[in-house]
Amino acid sequence: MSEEQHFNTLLQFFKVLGNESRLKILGLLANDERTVGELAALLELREPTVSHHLAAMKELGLIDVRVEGNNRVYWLKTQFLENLSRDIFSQTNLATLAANEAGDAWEDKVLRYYVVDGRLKDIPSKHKKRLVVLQWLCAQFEPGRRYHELELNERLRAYHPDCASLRRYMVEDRLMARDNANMYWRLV
Amino acid sequence: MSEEQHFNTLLQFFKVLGNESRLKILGLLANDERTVGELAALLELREPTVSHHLAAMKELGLIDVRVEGNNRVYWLKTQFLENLSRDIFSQTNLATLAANEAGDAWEDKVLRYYVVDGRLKDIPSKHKKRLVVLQWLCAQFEPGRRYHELELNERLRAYHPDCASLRRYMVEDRLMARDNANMYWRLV
DNA sequence: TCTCTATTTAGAAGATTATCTAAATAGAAG
DNA sequence: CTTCTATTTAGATAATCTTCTAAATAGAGA
Repeated sequence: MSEEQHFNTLLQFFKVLGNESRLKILGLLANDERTVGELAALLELREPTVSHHLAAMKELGLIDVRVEGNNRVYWLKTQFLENLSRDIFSQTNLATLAANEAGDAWEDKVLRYYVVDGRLKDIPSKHKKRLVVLQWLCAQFEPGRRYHELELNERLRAYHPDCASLRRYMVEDRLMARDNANMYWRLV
Repeated sequence: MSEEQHFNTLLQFFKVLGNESRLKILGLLANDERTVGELAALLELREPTVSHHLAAMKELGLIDVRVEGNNRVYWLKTQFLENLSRDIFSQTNLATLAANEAGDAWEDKVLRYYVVDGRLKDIPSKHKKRLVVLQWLCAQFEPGRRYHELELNERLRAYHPDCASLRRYMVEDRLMARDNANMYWRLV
């Protein structure tokens, strides 16, 4: 089962059981199989309402139905529950739930916000965000090449007027290094 | 924990996780603790929305929070999940979910429907319901006393015009017995 | 102290859901 | 064949939920 399918199965499962009437139905069917009419009387709901809930539970695979005369007898597929509880709640399976969301999404968002038309709208004051921006900035320079501070400032000014701060931050975060001759180069 | 509390905990649990955003948050926090802002960026939702979801998850006890400067770092209480999955899905626990609903509720409902102003609105054609009504009817007679068919009919007619059917059904279902002298008496 | 940042609270708009009544259906019973 | 019974389908209404914007709060940094 793909991660996305796993996510959706689980989501549907929680949605179906996250309802008072359906959770009661689950409890009733755990005790004994029941017809629609019996469930309606026990829950004090109308038959169409119960029928509607049963359809949702059946679609999920949680229950099944058997026809007896005019009655439809619904029963709990206990195997389904056992499988889910065993399978679902392990840490490793949980961790995959958000796979699509993780990764570079946040960094991308930060960059989209701060980099407008190839220039920095601002220097983020929060370190975590600033680091993202500085890493992007650093990547604009040639790896291995050495830049004199004057040239570096010139180039940084193309991104933001406060080139001195940018330069200092990049050194501070070990993205760039400098020697005694005021030469700078990329470390990452 | 009382049955009702158990039911409500479980219901809340399913409600909280039966939402796409919250289930994704669960997945993200299963990987790593996160601040509200990070979650908002990852999920592409506004901070207040995420904050709202986190509050629901925290109230349930599924996550907890730690303050770091201006940030609030949320993390998953994995213990909570493990306990739930182990505890909740056993057949015996499930069976107690509907305890409040079971019992006499259905019979009561049937009676409320058929008995109006102390008379029978109808004789149920479905055996299961008819039995409920007949048991109630039978209880209107003195236990131990013997009634002649004529007296019995007379009294039954006070409940429904078709006294003959009522009498036959009660014998058929072994609620009453009769002897060769057309005398009837309660069996239950 | 004053400002800035991350978060929460409040309140409103829009979507989804639960439930109902009325009508359709399919099978059972006469 | 007709009627009755249990259930489902359709459609409407009302409640609940999700999300948003705007404003309040509390702590950090300058």
